[in-house]
Amino acid sequence: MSKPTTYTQLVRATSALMRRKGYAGVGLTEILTEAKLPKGSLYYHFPGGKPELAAAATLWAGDMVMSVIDRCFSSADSFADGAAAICREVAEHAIRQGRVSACPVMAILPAAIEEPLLRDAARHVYSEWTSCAARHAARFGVPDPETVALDLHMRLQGAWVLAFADQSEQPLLALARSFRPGLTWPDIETPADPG
Amino acid sequence: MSKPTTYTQLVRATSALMRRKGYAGVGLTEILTEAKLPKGSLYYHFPGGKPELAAAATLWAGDMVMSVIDRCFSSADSFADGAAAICREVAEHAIRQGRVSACPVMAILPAAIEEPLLRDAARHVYSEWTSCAARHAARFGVPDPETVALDLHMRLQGAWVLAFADQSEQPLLALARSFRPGLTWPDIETPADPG
DNA sequence: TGATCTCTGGACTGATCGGTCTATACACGC
DNA sequence: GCGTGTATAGACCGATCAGTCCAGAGATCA
Repeated sequence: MSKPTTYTQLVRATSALMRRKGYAGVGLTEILTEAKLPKGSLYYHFPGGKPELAAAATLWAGDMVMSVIDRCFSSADSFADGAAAICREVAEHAIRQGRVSACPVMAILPAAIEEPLLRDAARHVYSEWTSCAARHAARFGVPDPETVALDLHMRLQGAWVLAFADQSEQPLLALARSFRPGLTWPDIETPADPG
Repeated sequence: MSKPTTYTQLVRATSALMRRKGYAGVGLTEILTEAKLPKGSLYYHFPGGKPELAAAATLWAGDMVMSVIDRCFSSADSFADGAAAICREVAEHAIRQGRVSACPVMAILPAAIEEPLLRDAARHVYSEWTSCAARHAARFGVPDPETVALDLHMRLQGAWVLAFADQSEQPLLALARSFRPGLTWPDIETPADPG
């Protein structure tokens, strides 16, 4: 394990803190204390200040989650299997950390409404997650893969919010259980449209 | 329409602002400007300061949503029908407002982790929503009403987050469409347990 | 050895934060 | 009138905020 660069250190500390306290709930001083770095380093690597730093942290953490999604689906036997694995991985990560941190995108959402840099980062990460899930859904032969991927995204997001609120991994595990293998969301599979 | 009391005015302004910018993203000055009230009034009605005010706002807004849930289910023909109506109501409210505000509980979640008053408010509101949905699920004869209610809560929460992120009511309407009448979540209805 | 560039270290600033305090406006009973 | 309780009004406070600035450490050239 080589010593992480200043840039990486800043991004990691920012992501970790903001996922606990939100964008506005974390001060730069707190981030710099956590990262054991002075203010000069921050504004050297992120001339755009807090918004730029938060955007980088969101993209970085979003990528981590994305790789979890991809890996879970890649080693799954079915789409439902992969979906359940994702929920369990998020839950297990929370258990390892000893706390449930928020979804990295959700953590910066209120600030993202007004800050273009953050808004773009949030949209980019969300669309990557959904399109990755849709790609795997198509690979598994799931009908209407985009709709199913979006539904998975909604459920995971909701379970993550409830888990964060309760500081318990149970909602995530409950969601994982609801994706029983072999099932492919019969309630979304579009039947002959009555319209 | 009688003139709202100072207390109500404060709670309303706080809820509206925090649902847009989050707990830490809103200053007391901003709330007081919006409510056209001086600081003295705030600390007279809420000696506990910002946390107490935010908790009151969360409970107040949570009650509004709760009444929407109850009303939608009460006038629905099936549980799926009621669930879809809830999603549409939230979406329509956003359209009327011209913006998508966050779920009132989600807006204060990061602060709720550290502030007992807010944590209690968040848990109370969430458990009321879920138990209300479960009550109606049982009334409609849905099997395993608690699980189904929790699943609805997760989906709604997730759709709300995505709608907030995109500032578009589409995710909520897409969720509403997925609750087609007559369907009762066949993927959650517990079959003969294999264990 | 000295010039140059990258990056760190941290003092400093004005603005804003949540919160406290006192003065007073107003309605009521006497 | 006077006293009292309720609520408004806003000046004021120390702490903290994001952001600026520059001195200088350290590596890499000549």
